[in-house]
Amino acid sequence: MAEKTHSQPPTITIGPLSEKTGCNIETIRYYERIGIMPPPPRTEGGHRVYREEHLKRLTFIRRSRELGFTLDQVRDLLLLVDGDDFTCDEVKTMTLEHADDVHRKIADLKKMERVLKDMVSQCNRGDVPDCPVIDALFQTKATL
Amino acid sequence: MAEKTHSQPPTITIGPLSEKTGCNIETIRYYERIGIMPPPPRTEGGHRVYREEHLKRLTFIRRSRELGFTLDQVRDLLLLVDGDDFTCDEVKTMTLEHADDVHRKIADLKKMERVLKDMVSQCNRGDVPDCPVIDALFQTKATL
DNA sequence: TATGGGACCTGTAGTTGGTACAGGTTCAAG
DNA sequence: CTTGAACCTGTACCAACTACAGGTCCCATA
Repeated sequence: MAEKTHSQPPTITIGPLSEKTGCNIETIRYYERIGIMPPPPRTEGGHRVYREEHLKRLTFIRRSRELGFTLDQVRDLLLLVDGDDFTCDEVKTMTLEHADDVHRKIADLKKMERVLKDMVSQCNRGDVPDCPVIDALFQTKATL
Repeated sequence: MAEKTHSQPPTITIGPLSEKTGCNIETIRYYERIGIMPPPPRTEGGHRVYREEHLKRLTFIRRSRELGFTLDQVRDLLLLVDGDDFTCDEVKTMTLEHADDVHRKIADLKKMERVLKDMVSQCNRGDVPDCPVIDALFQTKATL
C-alpha cells in the first residue's frame, strides 16, 4: 500500500527464485552460464538480483523442459519469443515435431515392454538355473 | 573342410566383432575399460583377438541395452550369468522391475504428448504473433 | 622383400543436462 | 559487531557413449 517515492520494482535473490520455480540454484546458474538465462544485475557484493521477467523466463524454460523439449529446442523457442516476430505457425511446427518425437519414444518403449513381458512370461519353472530370460538375451544369429 | 592339425578356435579382431554385433568399436573398447567386457588376448603387436565367447557376451550386453537395461543392471545380470548359480527368479525379478520402469516412462510420455497436442490444438488462428503454445509455456502461478 | 594403406592402438576431450562439492565472501538479523 | 545462512566461483562428477589426434601394426600386392 504505502510505497516509497521512487519505488523500485520488486526483486529477489537466487534462493527464492529457486523455490518459486522449483529449479535448483545450481541449475539456474548453469542456465546463465550456457546463455539461456540472461545475466541478472548484481548487488555491490556480487549477489544476483532477479526481477519478474527472470521469473517468467525461468518458468518458461522449466515448463518446456518438463514437456521434454531439449535445451536446444528451448533456445529456439526463446529466440522466437525474444524476437517478438515469431509466428504462431513456427511454434506450432516445433511443438508438433516434438510431439512426434515423443510419440516415437512411446512406441519404442511399448515394444520394449512387450519383449520384457514376453520373456518373463516364459519364466514359470521355479528356481532352476536355466533361465529363459537369460537365454533370450543371449539370442543371436551371429557366429564367428 | 581341410583343417590343419592343432587347429585353433576361430578368432576375430575388433572390426569384424563390431560388425557382427552392431556395437561400434569405440564402445567395445569402452566396455572393456569399464570392466563389463573381459580384456581379450592380444597379438604380439597389441591387437585385440576375440573368440566366440566374447561375441556371445557382447551380444548379451547389446541386447540388454536395447531393451533399456542400464549398464549397471547389465553388470548385475552378468554377475548372475557368470556365477552360474543364478536362479531364474532373480533374473525374473530384475526384469519385472525394469518392465515397471518402462511402464512408468510410457505413462509420463503419454501425459507429455497429451499436453503438447492440447497446446497445439489451440493454434488455429493463423500466423498472428500471439501464440497459445507460448502462453501455455509461460503459465505459472508464481510471482515475486 | 619392400611398401602402401587400412585396421588397429592409446589417451584425451566432448556430448546432454545437470548435480555436488570446496573454499571463500556477503548479507542481514540480533 | 558478530554470527551463520545465503551467496559466490571454479572444478569435478554422473551415464553411456562418440570423436578425435597422433602413432603403430598387419598383410596384400608389386
